[in-house]
Amino acid sequence: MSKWEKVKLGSVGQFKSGGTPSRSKNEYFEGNIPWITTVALKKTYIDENDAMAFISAEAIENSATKIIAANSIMVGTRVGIGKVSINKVPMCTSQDIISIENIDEKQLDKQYLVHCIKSYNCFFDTQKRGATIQGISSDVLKSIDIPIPPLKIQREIANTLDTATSVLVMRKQQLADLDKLTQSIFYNMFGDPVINENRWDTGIIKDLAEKIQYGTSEKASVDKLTYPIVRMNNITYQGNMDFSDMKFIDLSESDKKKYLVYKGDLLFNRTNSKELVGKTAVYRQETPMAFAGYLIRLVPNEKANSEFISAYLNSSYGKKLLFKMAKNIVGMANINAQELSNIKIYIPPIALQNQFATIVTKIEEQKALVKQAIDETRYLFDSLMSEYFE
DNA sequence: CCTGATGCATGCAAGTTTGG
DNA sequence: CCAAACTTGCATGCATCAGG
Repeated sequence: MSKWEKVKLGSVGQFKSGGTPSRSKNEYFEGNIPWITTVALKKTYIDENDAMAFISAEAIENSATKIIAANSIMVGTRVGIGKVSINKVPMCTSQDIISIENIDEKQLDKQYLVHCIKSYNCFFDTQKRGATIQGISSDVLKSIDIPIPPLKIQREIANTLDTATSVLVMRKQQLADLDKLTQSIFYNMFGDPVINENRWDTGIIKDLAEKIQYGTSEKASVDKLTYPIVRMNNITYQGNMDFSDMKFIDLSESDKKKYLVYKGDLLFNRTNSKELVGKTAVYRQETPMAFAGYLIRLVPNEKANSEFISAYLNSSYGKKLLFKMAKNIVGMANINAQELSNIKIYIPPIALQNQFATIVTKIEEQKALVKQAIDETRYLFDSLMSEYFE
């Protein structure tokens, strides 16, 4: 699309930076002017509902922040580099956002411009500077080229990319719905853990376990050694596993027995911040991996299926229970193996648990399909971006 | 071997200085 | 004088260690 005339972003409007009023003055944050940080820049259009705080006129007088007129382009330049939104109402921003006011709508469609700026994210990534917190300078932002096709074509491009984006959002929603489905099937099959209306036998987690053991405290390495090692960040709060960031470890013959986790085992995060202690997930991979010392591995006995225990601990009841149990020491919280073993649980017949596990497996298959669709949509989106802007 | 403590890295926000 | 750059300090999450 290089056939179109290009202008520098710096020339399309007036650039303004933001600021953060001092937090030590409470009265600065008792006003009615919306104020945002880059966290709010997560969708194309934002308004007062996305405000992180409401500040007073006095705060504007006494800090670097300033009012940005409605319908300006807001770009994240430090934390959250390259996030772009349009503000529907006048608002103020932190110093990590640069805003562009007074864009000529007869020349440039704003939604088009949002996508166009976003297409420079890889470039921004190469331009960021700073030791601990990286950011790009306003000069970098002003320097990027904006192709200017006729307005009609700009709108077409924006619409196509918006559609792709909304498909992506929809698919992500599907994924979230599938997660909820597991929980609601759990409730339907087994009933409320508090009431136990089905009068299942009750017991403690220990009754359902053949083995409960800690993982290795061996230092993990980024080099590709024999075994990938599951660490606490590989278990999500929702009760799934995420293997996108792995480290590796070697295991001696004797350690393999102790420190390998197999398909169908349950993993439990015993140490973390208070909110995250007790993250639980079923290990569903065919090939075994090692697991770290702040995780506990539970091998179910003939009375239980891990999928059932996991869904129990991941239910809102289970989450509350674990949160209450976690012992808070300086910064970190703990639930040790003993305490995990003694958690009360109802024990439905194993046949029913297995039936539940089968359904969970089906749902997981669906999730895998949706994830694949998400990857494909993302690929489509990226190729559209490069077609339009490169 | 089990467990809690501790140290380290990173993220985040605000204060302070610099330079056009 | 203002915006940008640099500096500092605190919070959180993560990883490892050492004593019982």
